Amino acid sequence: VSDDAPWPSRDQLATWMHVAGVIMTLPPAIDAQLKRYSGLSFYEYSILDALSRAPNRARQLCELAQMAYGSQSRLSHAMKRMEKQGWVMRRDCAGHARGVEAVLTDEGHAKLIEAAPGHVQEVRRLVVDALTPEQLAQFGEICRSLLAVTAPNATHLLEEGLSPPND
Amino acid sequence: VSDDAPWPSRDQLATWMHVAGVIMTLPPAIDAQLKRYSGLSFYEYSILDALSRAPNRARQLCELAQMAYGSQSRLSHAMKRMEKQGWVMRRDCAGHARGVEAVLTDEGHAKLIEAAPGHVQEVRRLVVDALTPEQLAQFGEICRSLLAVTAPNATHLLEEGLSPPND
DNA sequence: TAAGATTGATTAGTCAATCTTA
DNA sequence: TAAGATTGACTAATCAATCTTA
Repeated sequence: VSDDAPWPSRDQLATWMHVAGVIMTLPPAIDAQLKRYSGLSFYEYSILDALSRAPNRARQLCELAQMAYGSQSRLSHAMKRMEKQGWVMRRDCAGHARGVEAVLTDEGHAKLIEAAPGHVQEVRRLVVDALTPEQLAQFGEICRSLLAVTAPNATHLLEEGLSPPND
Repeated sequence: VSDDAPWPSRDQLATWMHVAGVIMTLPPAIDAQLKRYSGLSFYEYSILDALSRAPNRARQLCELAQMAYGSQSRLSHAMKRMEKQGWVMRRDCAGHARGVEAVLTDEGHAKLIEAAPGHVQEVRRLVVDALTPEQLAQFGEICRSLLAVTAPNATHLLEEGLSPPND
């Protein structure tokens, strides 16, 4: 342990233990609800959701991969599975380039509509209702700061992902 | 969408998008550093760390599984791998019961000592330094509240896990 | 009968290598 | 040459079933 890398204080350690607990347990909890009632992983749900908010329900893969916070390889594997389910399609990117677009099908949209209420309810139960309104607002700001470090490229795509879904 | 399950407001949605981003990116970032420099997953690191803080560097498996926030099955698979590396041993639980204890070996302890500085530095970079001291304190409290919902059984074990390591 | 632990099968994610096209 | 995308091999996690012993 050198001087330029001070060991964490007991308070910092306690904080990190709690943070670690949350990042170890919250994703599995979210996944479990989706898997159980809709047969979707949270990652797959995120794909469907991101597409439903996109113009024409289509996005280029490399962009979609960033919005879902995963690698291109991961997206490619997931697309294969989801295409087999009939939830998405792939087609050459309209305008230009060597790109490929993912498109949400009607079946995919129906799947999302079916899964959304239960998922939203679970997020409310696990996060929104577990915190005071003030804490919830703080949590949003904290995560915004963390994302600037862990996913700097995705930041500007996030507000785009907040568009209302195209019903 | 029924009345008893109101749709999230735009603010709540934005908050959740940021939270989701963090839980999708922070664990892989932590894992990547450990994997790259020490060949450990964060889960395996947590096992070694929990054992190093235990009396006699030993803990019963079912207890250890909770402290590492994973299922018994997951721990059992991990123990097999880590035993093969010589980092841990299994032995029948001393006092009573049909339990099995995990014990940290000297090699496992050395592995932990080797991995710790880089891991701690990464946690500081990704979390501690990314937030103001006030935010960090808020984050700890927020995660404490969330854990009460996502891992109610682990709460009382957490303070035990804060014991200083037995060097 | 149930807690504690293990096992094997299935599935998903990562990593490195490859392919295609501007 | 590099961005965008895909592939296959390897590794790890989940889930259900099983085993053991109080």
